[in-house]
Amino acid sequence: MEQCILQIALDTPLDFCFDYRWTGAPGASLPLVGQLALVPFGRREVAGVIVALAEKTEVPLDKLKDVLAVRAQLAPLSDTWLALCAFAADYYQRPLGEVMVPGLPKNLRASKTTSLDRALKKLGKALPGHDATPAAVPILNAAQQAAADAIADGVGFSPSLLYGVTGSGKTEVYLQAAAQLLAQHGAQPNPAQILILVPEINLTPQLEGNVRARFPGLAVVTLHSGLAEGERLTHWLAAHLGQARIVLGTRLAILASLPHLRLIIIDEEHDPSYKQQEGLRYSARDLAVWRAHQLGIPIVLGSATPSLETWQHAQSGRYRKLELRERAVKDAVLPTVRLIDMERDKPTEGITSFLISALKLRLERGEQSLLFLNRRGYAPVIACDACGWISNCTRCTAFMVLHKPDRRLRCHHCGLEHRVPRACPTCGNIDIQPLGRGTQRIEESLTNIFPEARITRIDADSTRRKGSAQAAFATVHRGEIDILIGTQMVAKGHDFQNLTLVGVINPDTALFSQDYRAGERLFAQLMQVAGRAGRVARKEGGSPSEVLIQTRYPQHPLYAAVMAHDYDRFASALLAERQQAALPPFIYQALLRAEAKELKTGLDFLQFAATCLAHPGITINDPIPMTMTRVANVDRAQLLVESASRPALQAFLKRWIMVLRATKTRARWSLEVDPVDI
DNA sequence: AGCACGCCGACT
DNA sequence: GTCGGCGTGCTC
Repeated sequence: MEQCILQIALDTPLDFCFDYRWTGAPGASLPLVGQLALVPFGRREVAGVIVALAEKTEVPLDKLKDVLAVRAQLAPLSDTWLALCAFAADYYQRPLGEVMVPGLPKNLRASKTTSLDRALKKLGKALPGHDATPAAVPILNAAQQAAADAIADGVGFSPSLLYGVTGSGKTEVYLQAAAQLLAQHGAQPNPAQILILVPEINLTPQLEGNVRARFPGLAVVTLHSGLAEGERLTHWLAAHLGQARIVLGTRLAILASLPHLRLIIIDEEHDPSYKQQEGLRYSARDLAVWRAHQLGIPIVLGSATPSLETWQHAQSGRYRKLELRERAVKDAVLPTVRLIDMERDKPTEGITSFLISALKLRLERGEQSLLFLNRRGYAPVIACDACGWISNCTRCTAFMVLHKPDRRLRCHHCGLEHRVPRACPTCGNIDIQPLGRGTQRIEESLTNIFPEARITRIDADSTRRKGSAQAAFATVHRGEIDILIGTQMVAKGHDFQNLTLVGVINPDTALFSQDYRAGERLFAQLMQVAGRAGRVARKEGGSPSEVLIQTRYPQHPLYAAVMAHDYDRFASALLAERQQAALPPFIYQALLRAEAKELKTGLDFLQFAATCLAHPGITINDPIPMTMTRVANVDRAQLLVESASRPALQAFLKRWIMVLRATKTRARWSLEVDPVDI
């Protein structure tokens, strides 16, 4: 009888692996590291990854259980994949199993093996190849060609920032670099794989089509949270088996098994959706860079408004900066950006007269307009003039937002909702007023101003149903809409051919935010939404597309930079500020959060955490309640830890978290490394 | 995290 | 008299 001990990583918060006994028939081959195993765990059966084989164990024999099954039909996960997970677990201070297991398709982890066997059989026959009509390969301009060559010719780990405004043809550079690389490494037995990460796959639907059309006959698969379990499994397996040559995915795809990965592309690398905001709070962009380094392969980070982290690396020469200065689309020009001073042109119903005339002009010309407002609902709060009552959420430190079409008040943080009261709940006054404006109210105003215009709104509320966002975008593309109103959902991805006006309703709040990254994000968002208009040049004789920003602070340097389309100067100024203020990317941060029914419970825990360990080279700030203290009846507080040295911070966190795990508290707490929302 | 066991309030 | 609230403890 063959027998051994398997050390298995399981998805549990416990920060160690679990030992199991494996017994095979005489002569049976031993399990391999990287294979999946099904094991009994408490009262449950769970799947884990075999991370080591051992001859003996510290675990008392009466506790040791037998492995139920090893998924021997599946090729083991590679050492490099295991090392990637080990790095992520270590860096983000999470258990190994929590990194490895949840990203594996559910059907792979199931106790029944039917889905797996079926999928393997399907993949064994033929690849999910495709017969897309091959697309013509566009001719690159000089800068594009130089960039594509530089990427594909990169030797070893060669990170590049592909920096170019919307319409400068970044996608074309990705595709040609990919084509060159596939040609170089296309030979059997290990044809190259390429990973392309995008922020949100549903918002870039045309990219998948473009990729397929450009690589006919090659297996292209997607990996994102919207896949059905069956698809998820076949796509993941195709990647794992090396059959998928191009994997197009969202952040979760960075943890996919890609044995022959030769190039990583991160589109819109600055996008906040690359940061996972729950569970394992990883940055897919940072892990991608690590992975490229580990494998010694090129990686491209593309953006018109790079994150300051990436920009800093490009400035210092750690990343090569590949710049696309011209717009690749023929005759394209950047949109003209203008500010509307709301102090001088007082808005009625939230819209200034200047913006109204601009909309009117577009309606007359039969062109489309887009109004951007990052606030959904009708009004962010309703209030009573008589007694001062406001629509606070009873469970959160937040207002209940008025949603007029369904006559309801809704909390956007805990989901609480109820009917709009007829009268003030405290004084009975009938006259309760909505304050401020959201997309619904702007839509209503516009309908009053332009009764004949075809107006539609795209935001999280109007697109609840699956596929309704796609349908709404399609009506805009078909020219059935004159004015589109939307939140940041409309800022990404879509190119509207006949759109010549973008109005930004009220972006000022981000100028004075507590969050030092708010300016950076606003700049990126404005550039991105401006790009919706600037895609196509106005017909001959026409003026270029226009972006009109309503603001009370027309002197603000951020707007000056937006008007000049000058990210360079803006980023340099921000970097200088960050350096001066000792903020990232010049220092490194971690955030300890605590939440409990009572605020004091959390603060006490954080206070203990702040003092429980010596910390040379580490700055521990005071514990503070979060700005939005209460969410869903839970009070939250946080403690920011900083250091000028990443290794020093890492070493401290490692010791710190061990002490914290051993601490008895009623607070629920979590540690986030490199937090983005502070 | 799950999932049990384990003691105290409002209900078929 | 039971269903179920969440406190506490364990998972190879």
